[in-house]
Amino acid sequence: MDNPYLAHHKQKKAYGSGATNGDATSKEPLFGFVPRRVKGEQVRKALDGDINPFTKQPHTPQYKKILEARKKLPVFGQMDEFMTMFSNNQIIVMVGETGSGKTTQIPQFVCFSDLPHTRGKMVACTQPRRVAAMSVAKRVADEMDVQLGRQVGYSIRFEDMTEPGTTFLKYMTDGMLLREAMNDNELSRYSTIILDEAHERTLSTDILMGLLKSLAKRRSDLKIIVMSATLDALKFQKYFGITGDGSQPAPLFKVPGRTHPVEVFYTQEPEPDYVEAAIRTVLMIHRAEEPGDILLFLTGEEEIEDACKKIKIEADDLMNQDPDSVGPLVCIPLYSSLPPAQQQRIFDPAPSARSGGGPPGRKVVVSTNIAETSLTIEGIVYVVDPGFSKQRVYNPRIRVDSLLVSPISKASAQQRAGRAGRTRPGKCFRLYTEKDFMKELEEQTHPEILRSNLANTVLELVKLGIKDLVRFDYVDAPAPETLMRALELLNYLAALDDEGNLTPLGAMMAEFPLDPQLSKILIISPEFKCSNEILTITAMLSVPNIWVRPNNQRREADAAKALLTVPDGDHLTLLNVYNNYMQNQNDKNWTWTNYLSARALAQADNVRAQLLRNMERFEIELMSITDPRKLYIAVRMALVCGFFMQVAHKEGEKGQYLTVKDNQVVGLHPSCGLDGQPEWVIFNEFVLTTRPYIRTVTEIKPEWLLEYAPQYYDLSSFPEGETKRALVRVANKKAGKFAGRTDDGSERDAKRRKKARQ
DNA sequence: CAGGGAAGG
Repeated sequence: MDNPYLAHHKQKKAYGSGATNGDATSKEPLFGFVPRRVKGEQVRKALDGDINPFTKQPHTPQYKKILEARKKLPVFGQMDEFMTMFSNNQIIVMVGETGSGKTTQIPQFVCFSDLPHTRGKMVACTQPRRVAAMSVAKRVADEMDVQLGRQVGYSIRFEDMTEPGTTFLKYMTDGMLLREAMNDNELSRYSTIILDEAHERTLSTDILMGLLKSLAKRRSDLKIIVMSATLDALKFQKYFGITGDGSQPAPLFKVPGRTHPVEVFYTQEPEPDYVEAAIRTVLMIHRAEEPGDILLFLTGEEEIEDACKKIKIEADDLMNQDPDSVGPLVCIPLYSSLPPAQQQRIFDPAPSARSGGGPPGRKVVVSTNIAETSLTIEGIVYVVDPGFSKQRVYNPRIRVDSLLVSPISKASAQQRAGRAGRTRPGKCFRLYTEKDFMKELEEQTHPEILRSNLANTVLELVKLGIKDLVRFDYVDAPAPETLMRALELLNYLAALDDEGNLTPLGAMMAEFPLDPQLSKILIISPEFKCSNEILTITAMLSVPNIWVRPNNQRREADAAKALLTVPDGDHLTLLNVYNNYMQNQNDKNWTWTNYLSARALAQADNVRAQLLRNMERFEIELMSITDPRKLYIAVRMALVCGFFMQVAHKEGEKGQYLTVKDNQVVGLHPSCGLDGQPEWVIFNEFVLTTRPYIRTVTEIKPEWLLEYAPQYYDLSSFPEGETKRALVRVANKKAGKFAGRTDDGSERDAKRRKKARQ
């Protein structure tokens, strides 16, 4: 017997075997179930019974109705195969295409086999997105005929919809499971963990795969199911195989999907202007194809709004020229920063025909990648795919994150095409040649772990007890330089000591749902007596852009922003906006009249409350200073304690800045509200758009750098240049003030450093 | 002088 879990349980009594009543199955539907040796036949019998096996209550009438629908799902027909494979293996890779029912059914099958409720354990199923975790949990609670939040629940940031001791099937975001792992490295609450949508390769899922692979060796009682799309299955099978070299891959459980066929068309020649080609294709479909809605993928907000306008104009022209054969068309933009009410418009029905017998109307949704995985629009029959999306790229050498319009992968193109076949057979128009599809497109989109700044992830890994980050068994290992950059930052922030061990400060930082620079300033902020303000600023920096700037009201929006701007720095402006927002909470129009995003501000308030709870847990005092001038200085000093590596120094008079040490030439972002061009600034972000910019910028004093980050600003090892000369002048001036003293202040610095690390 | 793909804690 390979699996010690099975060996262990072989002797175990079957569930309910102590019952004396021979007719036990009617009252005890799980009678005779041996954990993890349960057969499909037993499950089907229990499902068809009148008593809910998990609550012992009689089934409600709608239960049977839902059950009949479940029986038609492809995965249901393979229950026996699944139950056997689950019994015989610790790790399974599963592929199930759209419509197979894997996300709702597999976790239920596992519950029948694991019987987690009898063993004080849970079955977890992770999702990359919150909405998915919530909606699937609701669906499964209905299917199992239980109340959501009791036997079946979900756990996402800001909402734990579970009942300890009762919940045994928990849907959750991958990020939440990772958080749990930080405090319980063995994930001992779970008997089985299912990673769903693993092919999306989110940062959290990737880290979880590494953790679970090694955890499986320590916890022979833990079972793991990795669910993915077909293309990635072999990679995961090899990764989770017993030998590691792929010679004994993990077993594969495969279920066909249930979608309609999609016919794919390519262009004969490459299209030089994909936006123009996309508009042309949409109009061609509108003119010549059968009724049915269109989904067009573009890369960003501006491109989408622009395309919508052009399509609308041209479609109206077509209709006016030829009202007998061309119907009305509505064009609906879709991207994440749209207010929810506007996002809802994608579900509106297509416009009706203009006249009784006239041609029917058509709906065109012009969307970013959000419609590729996160949002599903029913009724789409035509997909137009120009083959591009914006993708995050991280350059560890210069520590810059940027968004680049890049060709999508084959997997992504396939996913896009599939969006046309959800309700009936569809067509996908790819605006590139078949040859380019075959030869130029990558198989898979590069996983996030290869494209991101890993500062936060590395801190999490260290907190998870991973000692050797370079040799951690990643599915795809990040560039060593990216890891080094992250370790370096964490060491300078005093989250890790020189040996790479977690410091008490680092352990606390890891508990905050923030980037390390932000958790650092939040934790040390009481030293500057301004933790109340730093709390607000960290929350504001954790949410999407709060500024609304409609194309036709730019001047008005800029004027409104100017009224809220604090000239000392954008961080203080954020603080000011939040405070004003809170003071005007009774005025429902306040955000609107001030060109601010009500959604982002509400989010900031929510994040702030969560961070405050964390602060209370660690007894970090909430403090403030009444004198606004002193307060602003204190806030800027505290900011330096986290952002001393994100400093730029003005060079010359042309408004050019050089980033410290990396010597990148950058400009202040046009959104920056600073009064003039101060010599020294910290910045929150370095963005590469038309030019390199620094965004969310605050003026600082160079003395603060020497004082609060002496390790980083050790002038003896500082790269030569104008920045260093300026710092030396500051250091000399500072030393001059203490003329007559024998020491150079280093002892004082050491004390302060020690204090800052606490 | 000019601008944020999607997602997570």
